Amino acid sequence: MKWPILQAFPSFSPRYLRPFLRLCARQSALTIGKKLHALVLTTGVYRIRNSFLLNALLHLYASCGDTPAAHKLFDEIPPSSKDTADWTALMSSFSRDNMPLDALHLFAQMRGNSMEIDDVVMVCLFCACAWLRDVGVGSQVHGCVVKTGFQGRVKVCNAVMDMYGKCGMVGEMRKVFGDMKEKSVVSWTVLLDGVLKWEGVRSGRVVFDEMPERNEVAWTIMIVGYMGSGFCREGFSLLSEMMFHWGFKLNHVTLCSLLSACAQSGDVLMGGWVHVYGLKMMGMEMDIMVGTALVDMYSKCGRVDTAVKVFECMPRRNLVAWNAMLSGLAMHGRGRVVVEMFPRMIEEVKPDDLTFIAVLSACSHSGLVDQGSCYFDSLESVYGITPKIDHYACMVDLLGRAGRLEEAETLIKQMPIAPNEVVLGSLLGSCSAHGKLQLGEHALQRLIEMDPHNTEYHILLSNMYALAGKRDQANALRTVLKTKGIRKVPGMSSIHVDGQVHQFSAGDKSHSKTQDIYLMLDNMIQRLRSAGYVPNTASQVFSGSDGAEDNARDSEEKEQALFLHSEKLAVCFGLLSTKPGTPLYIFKNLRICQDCHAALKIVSKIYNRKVVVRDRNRFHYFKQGSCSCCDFW
DNA sequence: CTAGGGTTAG
Repeated sequence: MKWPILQAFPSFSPRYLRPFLRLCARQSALTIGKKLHALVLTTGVYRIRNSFLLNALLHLYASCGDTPAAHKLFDEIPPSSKDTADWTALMSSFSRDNMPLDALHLFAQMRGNSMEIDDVVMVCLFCACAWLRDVGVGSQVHGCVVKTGFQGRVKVCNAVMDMYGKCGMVGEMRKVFGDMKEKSVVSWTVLLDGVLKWEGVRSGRVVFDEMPERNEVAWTIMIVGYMGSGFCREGFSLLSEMMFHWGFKLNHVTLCSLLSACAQSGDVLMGGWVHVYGLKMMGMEMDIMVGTALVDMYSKCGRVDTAVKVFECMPRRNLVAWNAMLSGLAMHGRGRVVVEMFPRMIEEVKPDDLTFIAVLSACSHSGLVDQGSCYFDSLESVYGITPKIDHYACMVDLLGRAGRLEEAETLIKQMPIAPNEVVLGSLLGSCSAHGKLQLGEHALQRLIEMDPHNTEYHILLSNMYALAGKRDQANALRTVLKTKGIRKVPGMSSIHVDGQVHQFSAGDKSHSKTQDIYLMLDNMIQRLRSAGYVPNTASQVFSGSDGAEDNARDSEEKEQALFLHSEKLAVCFGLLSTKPGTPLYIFKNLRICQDCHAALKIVSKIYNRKVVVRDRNRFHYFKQGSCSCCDFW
């Protein structure tokens, strides 16, 4: 027994142990709680009956988030010694652990056992429905609330609102809010969150301004809302107001929320500011969660080396932290580093399925085919992880990129799970890159069955036909596309300059500096051409032609369309508005196209700039005429 | 002489 406080225990009787367990539950002190549990089992078994010790342990595990342990204890306690609070504890544990169906099932059992249903149970129930994103069940339950008379309780109504908000039914949410006689800050905050999510940042701001009272949660939600819509400057000024005018401090959760918003919007300026604040407030004692959020933020903002520094400075690292670091390195194409770090990781923590998605995609992005296959083979045998669809997708990607398409196809055939869009889409992409028409056609057929409205696949294949000189088939596909109507996600690129986000779509003329940007663009294309750039029209989606034949005018149109790609506009703006030599960081919602990739390589050389592009899949570092992905993406 | 369970930022 290493614990003096336990040695000093006057007696192991429930009378003394119970309050102690309660304290552990309140403080989430699971480690000490487990020791007490062991103590109960080893020394006091004969005294457990009717002592409420098991109930206290149930609450301990439930409030510490150890759902399996809570469930086990719940089953061990005889039904006659369980009351509503015990049932609720397990229910909320299920809800928080993203097991909403188990929570609903438990509720049904509660009713079957004629347990008393009070307002707290109802709150838990709506929480589970919110997680389920199932309005059907939710509104049914809402009907029950009205009947049973819980509609007067503020907290129950808050939970109902939250459910409607999470399910996207803003109208219902607003109605519940409007009908409430009493409203708390939480009611307003739930409303704010729902409105921001579904009606946008402007309507959200209206709610925020109407709030009679705001706590730090409301402020955080509003700031994150701004950041999520690209209004980084507004977010930052609101953060300063919150802290310097209203005197709010940032806690762990606030820090994590803000950092995740910075990661998403690519705002390293605010991210760095939050980092400094965290260091000042907590020094090196920043907890694992904040440390992990920092690693994630720096990685996603293109500063993977800073992410590594933060990671190495963390006093402790858990699985989540390791996963964040490895997937950060993976998206930067640092496959070798991932492979080097992995052995260190398994000395500290047990890897899970997410770890291997990071490791396999790192191998894929870096062309480490043999390494990747080796990890994949050891997944089940060494680490006891059943490969999921995403792992197969990584492998298909890995083999496909390397041109080993037959092996990729065999793997798909041998999979115990039916291939999904990611798997087949990756196969099609590789077929397109390596000109394997037949296999590509086959993959496309299956993809169309899965998602008839997605036209991206048609475009890939029609480009393949065109490249292979099969004009008839290419034209046939164009016709299909035309009749379906091209419903492509518009490509967007953004760039941060002076703390402000500038967003561009293809051919965008809405920016205040549009004239300068287009002058710069003409100039840039000229300089690119004289440096050997040839527009890659094959990678361009057909613009307007009927497909009769590609005349000169048509191909010129295609070239023009290429020049107007959003990332080119963003680069021009960046070149114009930053000092020579400043690296440019560009964020794109889709994958970067072949032509822009080739163009940016030359840009990095002739303008002597480092250009960093975050696309949907990974990062590209253009420097002195080459890209970190080695044209392997 | 029974505590214990619940809603908003992740």
